Amino acid sequence: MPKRFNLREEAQKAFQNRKRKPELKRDAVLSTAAHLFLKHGYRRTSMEDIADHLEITKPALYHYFTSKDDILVGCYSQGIASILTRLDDADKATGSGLEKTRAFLRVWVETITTMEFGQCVVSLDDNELAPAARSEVRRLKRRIDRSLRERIAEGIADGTIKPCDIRLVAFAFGGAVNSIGAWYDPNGKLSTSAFVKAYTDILIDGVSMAPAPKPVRSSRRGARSTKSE
Amino acid sequence: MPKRFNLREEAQKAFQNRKRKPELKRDAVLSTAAHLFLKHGYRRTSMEDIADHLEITKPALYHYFTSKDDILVGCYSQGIASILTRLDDADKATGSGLEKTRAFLRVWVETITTMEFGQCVVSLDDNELAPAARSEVRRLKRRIDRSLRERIAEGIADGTIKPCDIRLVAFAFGGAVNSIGAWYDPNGKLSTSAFVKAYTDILIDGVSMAPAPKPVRSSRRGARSTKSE
Amino acid sequence: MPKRFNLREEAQKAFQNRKRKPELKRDAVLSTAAHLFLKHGYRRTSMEDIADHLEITKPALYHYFTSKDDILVGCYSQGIASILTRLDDADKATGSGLEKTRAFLRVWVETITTMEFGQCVVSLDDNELAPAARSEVRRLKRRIDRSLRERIAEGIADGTIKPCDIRLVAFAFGGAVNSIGAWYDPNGKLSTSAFVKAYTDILIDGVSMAPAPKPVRSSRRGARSTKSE
Amino acid sequence: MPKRFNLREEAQKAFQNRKRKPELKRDAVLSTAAHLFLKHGYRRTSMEDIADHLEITKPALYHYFTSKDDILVGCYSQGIASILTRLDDADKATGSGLEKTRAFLRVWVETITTMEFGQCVVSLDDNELAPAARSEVRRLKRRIDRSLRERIAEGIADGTIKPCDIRLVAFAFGGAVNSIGAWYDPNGKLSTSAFVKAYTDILIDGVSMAPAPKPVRSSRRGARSTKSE
DNA sequence: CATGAATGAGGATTCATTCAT
DNA sequence: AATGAATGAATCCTCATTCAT
Repeated sequence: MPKRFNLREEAQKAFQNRKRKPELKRDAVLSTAAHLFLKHGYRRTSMEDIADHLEITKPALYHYFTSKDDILVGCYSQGIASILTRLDDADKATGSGLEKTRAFLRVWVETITTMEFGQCVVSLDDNELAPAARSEVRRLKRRIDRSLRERIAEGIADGTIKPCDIRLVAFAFGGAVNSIGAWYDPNGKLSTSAFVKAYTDILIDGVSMAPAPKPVRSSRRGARSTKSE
Repeated sequence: MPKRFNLREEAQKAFQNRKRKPELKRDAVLSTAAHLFLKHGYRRTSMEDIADHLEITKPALYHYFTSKDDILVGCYSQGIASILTRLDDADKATGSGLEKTRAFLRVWVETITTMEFGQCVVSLDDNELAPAARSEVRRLKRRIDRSLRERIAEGIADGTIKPCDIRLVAFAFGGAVNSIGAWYDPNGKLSTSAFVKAYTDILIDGVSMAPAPKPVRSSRRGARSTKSE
Repeated sequence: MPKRFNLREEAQKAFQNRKRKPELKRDAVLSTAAHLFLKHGYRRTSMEDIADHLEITKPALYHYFTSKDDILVGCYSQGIASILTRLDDADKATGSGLEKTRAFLRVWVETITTMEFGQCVVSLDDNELAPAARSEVRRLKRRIDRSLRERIAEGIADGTIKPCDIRLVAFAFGGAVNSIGAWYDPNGKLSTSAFVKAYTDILIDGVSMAPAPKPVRSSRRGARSTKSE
Repeated sequence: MPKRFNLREEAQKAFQNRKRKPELKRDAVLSTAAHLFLKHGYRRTSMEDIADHLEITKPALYHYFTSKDDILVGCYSQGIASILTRLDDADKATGSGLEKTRAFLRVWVETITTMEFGQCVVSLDDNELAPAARSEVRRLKRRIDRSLRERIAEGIADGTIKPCDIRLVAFAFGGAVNSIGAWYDPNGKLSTSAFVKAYTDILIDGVSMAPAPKPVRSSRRGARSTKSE
């Protein structure tokens, strides 16, 4: 098991001593749930599964969360918060829009390959959630997307990124990044850092050997051409 | 509702006459199911939902499919068959490995933006399936992936594609393409064909204005660095 | 497969020629059903199973029988008729009550080991049937039981059978005979006729080497001591 | 209703208090189920029937048993355990093989006429069970059969039982005993103990007044002549 | 007659959630 | 605070039986 999972190993311990802070137990529930949700899917993970893994009882979960949806929202929040925090750090490195975008992707990919909460954000289907919870999650998600688009726009403005449909690019990057959870094995031969770089560069630079014949000239107002979400 | 969905409107008609080509009814079930699966997810779509949409009763579905899994497998098969068929056509256009890869992506993106069955292949989680059905589906899916990798390899060999970790590229492309279903709106301003071209070119050529500073130099034996599946 | 089953093989043929007599088809249904009922139980045999084995369609069965219950009653009737017929023959052999009883058992055991319909009578649970059908079947069954009891009574009267509770003896014999279907293998080493004799003698003569120390002295009015059925 | 069933009347009480020995409730489920299984058959008894009789809801049953099969296996186990326990006691009475066999039958008959669980063992069709549960049950059943055969063999060896095909005798006895559940009425005129003695003696000593003309001389290797199970 | 299609009435099982203690 | 017990609402699937053609 990769070491990024040992949060979960600690999770059980949090419940073994009743004196521990409730905050810790909340986290324990969250990281256990995140792990199971990723492994088996939200629907197929029952409250009982989560409770069993923590060696507590089902109703105990309801002390910390009001519902299963609430737990999922918790996972999303944690993941998005992590990404956003790291992103702030990355931004201090001033540079061209292209370099900022590259840095953004790197942080994003890194978070996902490193943290289960990060993966939750990209792998879990928020359609599972009740409407209220769903829009809360989407609001959070949009912050990442907006952040990415701003950097791309900056790159286009300063001439380091080709003129292109920002939304399409953001979606393409998002899709490629989000898929990582489905196949990436942190114990593979490629080191995490090498993987992060390679994957980022593929997206930013493409695979074509020659410079692209012509710059992409799609409508600049592509925004309307895709769903609002 | 987008016009590409009006197949489904026809679906109900297929059941209005008791005597009617069973093949037609089977297809009607399949396209209705595909639509609902995509909209609400496989688990959250009940057999009753499907039956209600077709204005038939639940057990009637079991005339055409042995189980819910069987219906999902049917959707996958249809989608994969479509993609593979179109891919064959695209291949006749001989060209460099790069151009073949580009053509491949175009066909792939096009299928997904055009057919709900195509979207099923990329959006539906085959983890929902029983083991037997799951491996059947994975076998089919692998054919697409293999096909893509062969073209990339060809491009690397003929020097039109940068030396790179083929698996990573295939995954990045796959992820970006698969995500389309989640946000693409066929009624958006951008025409389908414009979208297909733009999206494909982003992936192939990247967004960086300058030629990449250095070619991607990841380990050439990257295969082991990612999960086998 | 034992040869006593080849009636069933013929069953399918009966339906291959539409010109054949409907009576033959009825029989074909009956013997196929008997076979399946014995093999899997009445409840677990579906009308579809029967139809499939005969290579006809389900509704066709309803041409010959009004319901599944009706088929089961048919099986019972055939079996009971066979037993009763053979019993009449056996009775012509005049003899003591003991010998008549022994002959009766022999015929009974023989019928059961030889005919699937015979086995139906003893192995199938008439509780499965709707009330009307059930009492019809029970009426038929009682005729066998009555026949056996008469012979035992005759033996007691003529001093060849110990004074005993006739009902208990009849039930003991019935139980032992009825169980045959559950374990007897017509292809076993013991020939059918040897088996019939051995089994009958065990019941009639017991297994004790010495003559029983004292005659059985149960209440002579034991009849009332057991359920009426 | 016969008084041997009033365990069941107590069954409902077991569920009247939320806090109560779970063992008690498990037993309540089991005895209620046993009763219904015997009365209507396994298949025709629904989980809802059982729940209704206990005045609880269907899913509550799943607290105590994982499945309907599990309940049936529970009934079998209880019955077989009872028989085996009583058998051990009976065996302490040393004696000839014949007397041991007689004692065995007495205990067996007694258990069946006294306990519904005993009847389950003999009356319920284990073909209803899933393969795993079925072989578990059969393993248990075989222990009783083996026990009986050992005693018969002992009797043959010490000359108190006629040389005979042990398997046939065991089957005949088993069949006769198993049938008891189908017709015995514990409230009949005959007392249980009188019934037990009378029934046992019929089987052991036969009904023939005269000593049997010739000892049964079936093939001594009759084992092969019947199915293995 | 025969048949493919359709259905109504269950039945086992799962699970998020809430009580009673 | 924590738990064992209980529940209601689904959900998939089966099957005897009946139509429409």
